[in-house]
Amino acid sequence: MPASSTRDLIIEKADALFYEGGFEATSFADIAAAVGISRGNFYHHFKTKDDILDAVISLRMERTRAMLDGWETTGDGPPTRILSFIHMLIANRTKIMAFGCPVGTLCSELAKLDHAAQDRATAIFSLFRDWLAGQFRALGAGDRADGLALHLLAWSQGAAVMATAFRDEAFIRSEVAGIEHWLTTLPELSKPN
Amino acid sequence: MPASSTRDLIIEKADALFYEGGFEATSFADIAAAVGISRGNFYHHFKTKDDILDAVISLRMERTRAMLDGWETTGDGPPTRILSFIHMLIANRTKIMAFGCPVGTLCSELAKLDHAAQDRATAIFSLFRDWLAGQFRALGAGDRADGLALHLLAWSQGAAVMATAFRDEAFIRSEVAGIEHWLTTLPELSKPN
DNA sequence: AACCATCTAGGACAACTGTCCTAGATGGTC
DNA sequence: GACCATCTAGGACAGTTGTCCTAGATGGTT
Repeated sequence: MPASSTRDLIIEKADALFYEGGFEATSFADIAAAVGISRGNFYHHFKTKDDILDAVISLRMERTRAMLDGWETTGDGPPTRILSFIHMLIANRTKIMAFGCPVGTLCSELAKLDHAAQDRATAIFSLFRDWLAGQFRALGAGDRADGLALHLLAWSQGAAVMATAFRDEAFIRSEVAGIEHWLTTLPELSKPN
Repeated sequence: MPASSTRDLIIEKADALFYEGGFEATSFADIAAAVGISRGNFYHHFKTKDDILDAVISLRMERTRAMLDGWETTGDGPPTRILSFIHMLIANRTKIMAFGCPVGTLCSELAKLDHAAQDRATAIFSLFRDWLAGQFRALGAGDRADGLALHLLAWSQGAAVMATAFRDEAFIRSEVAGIEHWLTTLPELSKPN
């Protein structure tokens, strides 16, 4: 194990706790207990709670980038890649119904807290936004690409919020089906795969 | 002024603070300071913080009901009524960009806190959901009415989340335009007004 | 004037918050 | 074996949290 394994573990556990319980509601003590270290030891790795948040956001960005890169390097074309994005809703449905979307809920919470890390959280959204726009552009959407990306992002966010509120798995599936149908109606996507 | 005016003022200020800062992050002291009373006096009106949340949710439900009733009793038909709902996004755009949708963000926060009032918060969504379904049903949507209502609700929630994250007013307007166009494509809504 | 429910301020309370310090354990390098 | 940076535990710190108590002010009813 590398020297920073404890540090990595803290970030890992904090990531989960921030997602499942919220940033504000998660205390230093909660994270320390989850990791199994003392609160004092904590301070050696992170000076402030905001430092942990920064590290968690960085981790999420890395992972998001890796996931998007992974979708990029398959043999599939843009339409299938876009479907990979959408199907996250189904793959993560249980957690989404319990805690919402990790990105959307974090952005909303930080907005209310008027937190300095707001923009860094939004940058995770930008990762998806730019990637999706790239896919639409590859399909010849031109200037409409970014708008389509933003719309698709919003659609999935709406599905996540409502699925959380109503704990409705069937709704997630029907929204995913709706998105899939919407994709086929786009002039850019009239050709298969 | 009625005897309960202090109590009402507490609920009023708590409503705003819960919206703008979140439930968890708003303290008794914050509310007391906003109202201009001592923390001790507070206890006379509400025993626990959850009691205040309950009262705030009740207030929001009353106001939502009143708003929906107001739209119902105009001379307009269901299509125009549905537009009234959608145009809330534009009317409240400044607050939405800063704090998100009051209903959606509360439901998301309470879900993470695993709070007992989750269902009561979701009930506000149900108010909109049932009302919208009623409008679609009046247009002859039949069994599809509830699904259309849920979809419209999700769409507006997605628009709110993204508008908050990116502080993008133009995006709100383009999503509203998208919704308006979507409405005209529904077979039930092919006739004007 | 006596009484009473209602309201108010101020502060007590233990528990917890994020932050920080100190003393010691650990393990690799000379 | 001596040394040193890295890591760890435990606890101190002041401030805040939600909750609760007490004593007094208020204002209407007998």
